[in-house]
Amino acid sequence: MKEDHPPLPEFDLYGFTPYRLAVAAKRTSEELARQYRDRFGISIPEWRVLVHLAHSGKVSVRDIEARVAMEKYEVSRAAKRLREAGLIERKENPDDRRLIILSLTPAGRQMMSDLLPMAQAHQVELEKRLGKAFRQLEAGLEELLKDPK
Amino acid sequence: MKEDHPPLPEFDLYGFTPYRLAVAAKRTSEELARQYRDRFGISIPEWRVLVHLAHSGKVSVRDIEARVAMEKYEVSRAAKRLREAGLIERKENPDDRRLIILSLTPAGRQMMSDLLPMAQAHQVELEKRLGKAFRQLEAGLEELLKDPK
DNA sequence: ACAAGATCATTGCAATCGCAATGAAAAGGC
DNA sequence: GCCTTTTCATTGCGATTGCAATGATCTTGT
Repeated sequence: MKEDHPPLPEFDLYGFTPYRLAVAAKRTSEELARQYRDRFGISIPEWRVLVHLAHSGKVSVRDIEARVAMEKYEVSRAAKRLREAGLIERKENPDDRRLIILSLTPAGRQMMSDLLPMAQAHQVELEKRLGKAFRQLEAGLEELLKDPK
Repeated sequence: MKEDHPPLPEFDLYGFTPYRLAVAAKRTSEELARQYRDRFGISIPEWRVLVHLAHSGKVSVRDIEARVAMEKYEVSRAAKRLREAGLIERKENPDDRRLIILSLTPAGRQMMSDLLPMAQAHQVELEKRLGKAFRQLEAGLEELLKDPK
């Protein structure tokens, strides 16, 4: 009753870089994401939009899509939820009425003034924990993220 | 009409390691994932289950969950789809009837014998493209993934 | 000036996801 | 032995996602 198969090619998932990166990404974002979900009720896509607005002031969906590695429908829906939560507002761009202008409301700014230091602290702690491996990781990521393709 | 706000804390999303890892993970898995989605109709969770089965033979949902960074409901649902596609099969474990035994069917083995070399080639190309940055990346990931927390 | 094409944002719909609850079986306490 | 607790796998349900389609506006070519 023993089954006998031609052997499959060797392949080690734990050494597969896309897998390792996915696990690493999940690990590093998980804890912080849980914090801002529990305390502020926002998701990762929403967080990205907020950070971009905090940094860049008034921008369109298109701007965010281009710079924050999100599809535009993700941005659109995140923005919708944030608008409903009163954290951002949208206006039409009078120069090009296809575009919208998203910006933080005072409530949104207030929230970000709490949230950004939390994120910053998380980053500092991560760097501390990794020690010199952090710089190696960054060097690798730099090269990987360099060219668009 | 100029608005004047207290400045928000400085924070650069593009330098935020969890964000960078998420983008890197997406980039590196995207192309391959599209290939095996288009050609074989399987998703990333399904791929992970298949790889684990190709490597480990007969295992339970619990085994996979523990080793492949998936929640058990993901494994369970991925396994369900794979079963419906005829790629894996499940049996009861007679020693512990809570457990199930998942294994590849001949069709599943056949598919993996095509898929694994594709993944392997992808890995080789990635290493080549990154050059010495690859080893730095790996050193960083190694440290990051080391301890469970 | 106007038609054809491109760009921007949103949305319908089906598939997938995450959480919590369930059911079924085994292990542990006394 | 029996009752409680733990472990394993699945599933109901609401939320989220991805894709493709839509509507609105602008740009381009002639």
